[in-house]
Amino acid sequence: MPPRNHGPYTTESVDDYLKAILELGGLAEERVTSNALAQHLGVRAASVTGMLQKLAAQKPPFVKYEKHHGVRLTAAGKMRALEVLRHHRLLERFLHDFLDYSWDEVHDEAERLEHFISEQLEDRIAAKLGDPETDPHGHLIPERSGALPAREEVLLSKWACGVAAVISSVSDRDPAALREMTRLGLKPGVAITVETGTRNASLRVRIGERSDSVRLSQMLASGISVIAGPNGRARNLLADSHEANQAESRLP
Amino acid sequence: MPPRNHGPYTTESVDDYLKAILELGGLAEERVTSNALAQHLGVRAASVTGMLQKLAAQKPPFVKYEKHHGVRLTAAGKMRALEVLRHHRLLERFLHDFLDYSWDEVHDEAERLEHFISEQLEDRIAAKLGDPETDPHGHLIPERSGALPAREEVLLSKWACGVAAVISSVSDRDPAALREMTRLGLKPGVAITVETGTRNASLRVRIGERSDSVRLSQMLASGISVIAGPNGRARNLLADSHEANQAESRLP
DNA sequence: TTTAAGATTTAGTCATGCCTAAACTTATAG
DNA sequence: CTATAAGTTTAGGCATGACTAAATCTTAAA
Repeated sequence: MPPRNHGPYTTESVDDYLKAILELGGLAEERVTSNALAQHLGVRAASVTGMLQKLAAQKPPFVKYEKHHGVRLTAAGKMRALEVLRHHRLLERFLHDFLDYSWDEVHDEAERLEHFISEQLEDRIAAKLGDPETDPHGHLIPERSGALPAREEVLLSKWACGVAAVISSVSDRDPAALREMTRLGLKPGVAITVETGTRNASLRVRIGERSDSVRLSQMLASGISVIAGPNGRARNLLADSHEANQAESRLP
Repeated sequence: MPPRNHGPYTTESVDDYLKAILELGGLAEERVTSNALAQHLGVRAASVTGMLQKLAAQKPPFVKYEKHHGVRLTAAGKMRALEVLRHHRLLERFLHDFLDYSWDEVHDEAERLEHFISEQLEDRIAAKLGDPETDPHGHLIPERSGALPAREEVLLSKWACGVAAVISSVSDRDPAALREMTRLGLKPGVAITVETGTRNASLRVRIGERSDSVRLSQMLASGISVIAGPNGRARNLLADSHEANQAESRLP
């Protein structure tokens, strides 16, 4: 009987690294540093270096790695990362729509399962859901081909005062924040306008049909991404294109 | 940041070992030898010994282990094994009923996922299914409490000729065999009578409403468990209670 | 331009879970 | 009641993926 652990890397670790590189580097495939990855993954920088070298040594390589200058996903690596991201978001939508999970509960379960569902199960889930475009937090689900449309999202905390906006997605990382958003009626599709706000304190915003306005902590506002509002082609004034890219890059 | 791999055993390996011990030792908790486990798990006997020692050293221990005399599950080990078995069978039923998996496809997917679903997901799936009692192959699903009713199953290959029987469950291990059974109309709940048969060759059986009889290979017959038929309290003549226990023990 | 701070990589260690080979039990046949 | 076969355990390795500590490279400030 041959050894089992001489094969290629098949662990969830690889998935986690690729996903992290995608999340930090964005679709633009910017270079990502070891330190950033270490922080994101909750691992020491030395561990990251080791793994990056292994990922670069794969055939085909998953990343292009230059010492001291970070990594960038190769086509293969990007494809794999997008597959895992598709799994994650499909699972979130499935857990939410079919198994009565609330949107603050789906992330952890999906995070675990995303590594282990087969392509067949992925397809069946997608079919059952009618090939959904977004997860419950509003994030776009990559297609099977790996296609993932770009969207000019901007963090609410960087959106100009007085300009109509619509919530496009919210971060799925903080369950307590998600519950708070539920309480306030903040979810993808809801119109929102910032009335006053500073970068360091809280914002005063008008939500949906509401006639009164509400205080929103900076933290909560940083978990909300918006796009130009329903009243025509309003353009965001504060965010330059770099910031917009940053926001788009912050994949959940 | 503390090391992550100094904690208790949390791998799927442990689950696999416990499940294997339950499957081989049956509910009666007979002792299981290292060799049997090695064969069942597809690993070397030496590897089994190592793991058994670790399982016995856990606190609380999952197994009671005496060298050269095999292992037996402790209460804790049995509970854990039944949990995993519940996951497996619930997942099979779920994949089959909700995601259009055929009964020959469910095993592999469930085998992988059973280790990673949370208690919450287990509960939601069970609720969605209406707390089913069996998986698609007819095997009983343990309750959350760990309760698993005993059932006096006998392999069809050991059932007496001429005595009416009903298929109670079929092995889920061989997809090709399952497809063949589908073709023949063999599934849990179907009445079946052995007309002639030897232990080494094929059986001739009458299936359900059918007026003609069908040849059944010994291999196929060994994957089918039956209980006393619908026409009253027929008692199996060939199988002694030991063999009956063996059949019951052969958990999938 | 030099240098110190910060980021990054190397080197060496550890736990897990598998392997092979060899030693050692237990059981069964002569 | 041995002796040999079968089953089991020990001993020594290896791959993976984490860790720490120390060395090295980059960058930005003096």
